[in-house]
Amino acid sequence: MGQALSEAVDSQCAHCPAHHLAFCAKCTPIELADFENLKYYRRFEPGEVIFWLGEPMGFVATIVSGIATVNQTLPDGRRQMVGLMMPSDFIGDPRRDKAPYDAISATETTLCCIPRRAFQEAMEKSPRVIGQLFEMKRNELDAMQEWMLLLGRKTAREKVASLLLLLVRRQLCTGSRERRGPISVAIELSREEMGDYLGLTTETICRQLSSLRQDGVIASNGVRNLSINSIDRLCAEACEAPESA
Amino acid sequence: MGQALSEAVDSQCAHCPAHHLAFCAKCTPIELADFENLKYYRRFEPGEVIFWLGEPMGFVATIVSGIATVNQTLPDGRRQMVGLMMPSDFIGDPRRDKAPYDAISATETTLCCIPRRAFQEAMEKSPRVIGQLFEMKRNELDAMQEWMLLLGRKTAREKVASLLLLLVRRQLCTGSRERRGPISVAIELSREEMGDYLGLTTETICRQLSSLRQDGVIASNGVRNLSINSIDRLCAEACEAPESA
DNA sequence: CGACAAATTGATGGATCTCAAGAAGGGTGG
DNA sequence: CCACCCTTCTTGAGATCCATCAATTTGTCG
Repeated sequence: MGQALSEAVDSQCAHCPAHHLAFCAKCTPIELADFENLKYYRRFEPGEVIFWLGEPMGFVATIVSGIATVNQTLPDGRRQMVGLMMPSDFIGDPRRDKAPYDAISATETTLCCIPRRAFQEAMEKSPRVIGQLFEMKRNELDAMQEWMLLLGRKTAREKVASLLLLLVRRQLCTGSRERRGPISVAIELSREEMGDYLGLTTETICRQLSSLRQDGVIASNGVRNLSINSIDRLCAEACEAPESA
Repeated sequence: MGQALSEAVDSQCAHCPAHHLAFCAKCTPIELADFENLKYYRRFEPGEVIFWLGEPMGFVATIVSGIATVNQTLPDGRRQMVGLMMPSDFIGDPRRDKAPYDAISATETTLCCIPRRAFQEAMEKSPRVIGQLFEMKRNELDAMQEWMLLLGRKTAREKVASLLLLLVRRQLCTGSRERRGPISVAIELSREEMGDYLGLTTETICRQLSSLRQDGVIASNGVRNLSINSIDRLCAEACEAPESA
């Protein structure tokens, strides 16, 4: 309950699981200490809204743990996910005072928040932060290009396989688990969220999952946990190049 | 035919139609002179390839005039446009030695090219260039989010209307023409390119254009030139907010 | 004018959405 | 701990939208 000593607080960023990939990855110790003083943690429940479209955006944030989604909607309610943010990803736009989209916590999520104006000033003084943010935006843009190819040209089955592949790869990166044999994947998105990611309805998601199950590509360990029988097979179904390593 | 004096060359950037929105918009005169010395113009014919996917990328470039498209393809040839680049837009990735996509000239296009390695060095020394590129990437990302909403959730008719609206708006920005009455729009993309932008086939593009024509939303002045009878009507068809100004 | 590419229109089939009902899972209170 | 409820997931039947295949027309460039 008592506030930690500044040395202890300072060490937190270095121990942060998101630090080495986040905007602050290349900061000097001094810059890091500045952010230390500005930052505060916030926790969101599944389904909780982080930003509403058009709402004043008081802070920007790095995801420390959990998953958040960024969504665009049409006036009649049709919704498309346009960002799937994972730990170390950056949410919010330092130069904009109103959120240009909805951001929603998909799982239980912890954010490392920094007041927007303060962040903007700090950012503009630090080429390391700008450089890292630029690099991160570049990666995001690359991912979006593949995502657009998926949305525009892939079939429902290919879309579902692609999303599963994304989730598997993420888990392989994080958990560094054995490649041989069936791989168990925790699906941290609801069927509806999967549909919003892929531009499909929940019913189509279900049907394609059932079909992949019937064809032996995946197996089911409960509704939010699947096993992948063959990654290479899944790659083929997703119309993507097989795993390299 | 003779090479211009360095003063005259130096003045070219300042007179460049793309300058005020391009990466070099905020450069100091000295920085600008550096780029002056590095740059060379290159002209591409309609349909000519600027970069192939995977090809060594020797230069980065700003579009001076014309339109270029950036495309992703699946192994079986299905193609999705993921970038529609207009004058002042930036093509290529300074930090990457191989092109991560195909870039194709859609019209007759003039590029202001700069050798990639030299650009990378210049960029990393100049916060003004990084800042402007960051800003441009941010805008590109915003546009891509709306594009993804279109790809994932809009109907064919809405997609076609949205693309027409994009082209109209672009022309209104550039040409600053009267808002009242029918607006004539030059369509600088083939039906196939429109299909690649929208994730549709050329046949569907044709049918939707015919349908919009029959319903009086647009009229035809030849195959590559349409008039928009009502911008507000077109906005409604595109499922977008009406023109504000 | 003639040849070729691009655009248009028609007919058909298939993929995905919509509407609807039932099953499974998760949480709450008795 | 079990029964109940409510949400989420799953499956089915039918309708709709868009892709495919094919034929014709229009436009462009020698």
